[in-house]
Amino acid sequence: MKPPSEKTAGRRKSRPTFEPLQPHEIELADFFVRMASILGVPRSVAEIYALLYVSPGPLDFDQIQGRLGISKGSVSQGLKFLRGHEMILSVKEKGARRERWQPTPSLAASLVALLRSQVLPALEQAQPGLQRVLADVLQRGAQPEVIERLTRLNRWNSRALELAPLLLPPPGA
Amino acid sequence: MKPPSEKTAGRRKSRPTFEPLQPHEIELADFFVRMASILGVPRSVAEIYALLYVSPGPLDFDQIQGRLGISKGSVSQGLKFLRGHEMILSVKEKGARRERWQPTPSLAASLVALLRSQVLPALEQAQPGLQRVLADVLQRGAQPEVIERLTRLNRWNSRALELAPLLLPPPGA
DNA sequence: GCCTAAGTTCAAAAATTATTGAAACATTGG
DNA sequence: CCAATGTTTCAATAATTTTTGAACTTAGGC
Repeated sequence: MKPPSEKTAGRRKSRPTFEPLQPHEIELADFFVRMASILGVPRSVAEIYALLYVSPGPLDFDQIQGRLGISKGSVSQGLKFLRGHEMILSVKEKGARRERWQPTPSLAASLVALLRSQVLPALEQAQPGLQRVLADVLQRGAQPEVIERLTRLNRWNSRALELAPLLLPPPGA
Repeated sequence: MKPPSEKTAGRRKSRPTFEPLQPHEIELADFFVRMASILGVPRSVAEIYALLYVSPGPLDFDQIQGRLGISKGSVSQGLKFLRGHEMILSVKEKGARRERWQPTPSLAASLVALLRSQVLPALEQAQPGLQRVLADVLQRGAQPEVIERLTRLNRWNSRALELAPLLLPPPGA
């Protein structure tokens, strides 16, 4: 609302300066950072998301970099990550050069997608291995206890894989 | 079954040597390590759990250290972590000096406990902050869009906190 | 077709996190 | 109570992950 009273008049080209984060923005960013770190999502990515989340409208690359005070590289990679997980979408107005970003409507959907992308590949990759382990253990006549455990683990894994597709097409909010 | 043909006869006190992990054990460990890393649980901890999981009976400190080939410190910390999250329990036979460890019956329960312990504190800690952010944003007459987002976030947080206790007392298998 | 703004890449530096091992501490059988 | 065994602690080191920034690529406008 009130741009830092600074004459940009006359100098069309100087890159604008950006306000550092406001207290309430920092607070929200902290929350997202904390949650994200549980899933191993890096700080900078969470910060970008948080900033977009509290911002009244879509922000462009430079605004993000400026307000967060992080490097171009980080912004680029962060946006790539968020894009890849469909957590943000771009709103390039026609005739405009730069893209502007805002969070996807449903945070819930975003989270599910994120989880899926982390857990599913691991489950899939594990499937044959787990079966091999079970077979192996059966063959060497292990304790019933161990066989039981591994059987259950296999069942879980299969069931999780069956269930996964149900989470794939989340009805948009 | 066949201890590495090495005369321990005569020297009662030499610490026994331990077999390195077998292929099927490695496979299972890899699986657990992968899954654990999603939640930021360190490799050594996942390896310990995996080893206990495939072992026919409880293992003691030295067996764990020996077979995994990791340091005492790591074993101690790993066991502490697993104990703390009730993922393993000790089966010290009376009259025995050392504790022996085995996985808790329900892996599912263990996972829930683990998640809880990571997520809940974050949610709790965030509660007041989030409310403050919302109030803040309301006061400065933000876009309806933003208000909507933050309101939903608050609702989520509260609901999660309400639901949490239901996961707390899992009837001990 | 050039030129420039916009964005990406990636090797090196910084920051963070995990592991080690030696010393301190704890427990218990004698 | 002592000595020996078993476990924890924690500062130092190693490994891993994240961030940076300068060089490079891409896409528009003219």
